[in-house]
Amino acid sequence: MTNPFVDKIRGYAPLSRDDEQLLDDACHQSRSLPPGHDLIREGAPSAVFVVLAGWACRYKMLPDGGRQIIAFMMPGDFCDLHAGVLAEMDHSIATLTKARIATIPRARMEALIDARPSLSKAFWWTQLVDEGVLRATIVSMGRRTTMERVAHLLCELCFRMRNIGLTGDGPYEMPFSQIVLADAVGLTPVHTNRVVKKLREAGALEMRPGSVIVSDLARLAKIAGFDDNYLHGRLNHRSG
Amino acid sequence: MTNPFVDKIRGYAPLSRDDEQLLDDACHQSRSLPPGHDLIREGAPSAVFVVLAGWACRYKMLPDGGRQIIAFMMPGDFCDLHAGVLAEMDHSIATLTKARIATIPRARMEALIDARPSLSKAFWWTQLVDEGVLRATIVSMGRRTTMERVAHLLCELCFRMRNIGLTGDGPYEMPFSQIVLADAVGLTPVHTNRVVKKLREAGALEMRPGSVIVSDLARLAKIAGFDDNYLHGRLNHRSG
DNA sequence: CGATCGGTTGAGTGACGTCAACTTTCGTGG
DNA sequence: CCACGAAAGTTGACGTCACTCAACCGATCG
Repeated sequence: MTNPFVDKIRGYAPLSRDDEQLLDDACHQSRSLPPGHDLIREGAPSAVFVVLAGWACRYKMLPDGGRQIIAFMMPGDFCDLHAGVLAEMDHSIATLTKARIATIPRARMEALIDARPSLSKAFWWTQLVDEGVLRATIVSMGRRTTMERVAHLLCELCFRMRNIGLTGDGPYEMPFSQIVLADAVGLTPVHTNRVVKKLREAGALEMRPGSVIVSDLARLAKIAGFDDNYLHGRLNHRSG
Repeated sequence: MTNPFVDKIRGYAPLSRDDEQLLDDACHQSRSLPPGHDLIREGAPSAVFVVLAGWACRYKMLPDGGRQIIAFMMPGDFCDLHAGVLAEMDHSIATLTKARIATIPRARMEALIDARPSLSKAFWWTQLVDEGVLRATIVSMGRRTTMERVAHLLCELCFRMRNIGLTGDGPYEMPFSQIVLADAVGLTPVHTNRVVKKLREAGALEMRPGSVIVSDLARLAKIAGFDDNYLHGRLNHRSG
């Protein structure tokens, strides 16, 4: 019964048996959802969503119908310590694949934070890491070529997958379409396709309808100029 | 002797006299710095920087010499709860104008957080707001036209200036060059200049060498499609 | 008074978006 | 088992937007 949420938090702070139990219990109310399901303004009016299995993303729709994906979420990631704290939600969250999502009522989360300083700090740190990811995204969008940009995003996702043990060192399969990829890198699907084609010809990727497969991460990282330090993969206090 | 840092934190949590005193004391060690001065890896090996006066920014240099500005900082903003926490700094921080910067040793910050839950929460919340700003930046870079993008950034800065009482409703003068602006929106200085020209012709801006002046914020906001909700301007518990 | 830095403008190029057609895959129902 | 339709992917032609290169202007500062 391994809970990816607990695993993630354990990566940021030594947890007592009690702490782990509390975290795991908090996830007991979970649902299985289809791809493309919107989470926000759902269930309890202000709750924290935790991805237990599958993929999700934060995104924003624009008046002209365009969509920008702001961040990807994979098992262990949690959606929001905000919703409750800050009045309005300026973006949405949706599943990208079939996913299992836990909903933790805001009050329960508050209680956890107040009762357990170690958890509170761990949450805080995950937040800092997320912020680092957002900063890296901004750099990519502002100053990298489209090829570097796509490669950089895929690299990041590969490293994150590996960090949480979703995959080994083997090929990394990401279960989303080129359209999703396009929405994330800020390009049109057509042009994204052309970039992906070049990456494939460079031997870094393979494709299957509905998923991207990174077959040669080292090559991809070289193309992207990728440096994983900002992900702070695993901090040093992994307690045994 | 009003301290913008204290003012900002007070915006996020009711502070006792004691709290305010603690915060203010923490800023007592401050320096005046010239424009373009790099802060990171400076002073104490891991410290928190607080902007007391002037402007600063986070930025990242790329191998090809390009620079991406990731975030602007104005009085009251603080630079880093990270530096110490997460091992490596993946970007830099620099002054944009002559600025007064306080340096709070990491240990002292830790002590404050541990001793005062109310401060801890307030810090956390400022972090959430900062994250919202980063998300908005990503949306701009990915899906807005260059004109909207420049306008959106300037709008954001105007609102933030007003929120902290840096200016009234009057014209908003931002003391940086078009080059800085270009580094922030991810365009070349030349093209930024052309965009700025159009905004000027639209009657939203004026320019002076070394600064941008927003003379008609409403017009600019309309061009940008700007909605300030993500800034969470002032939360509701401003204690008297 | 010259040097430097920011700003301004023009001409030419390349990258990315748009539009449109066509293919492949997959799921569904006859 | 096959037929169909929907959704993803692929490719080409073409237009526009943003970059590059280059020249020049205007302030400010030593």
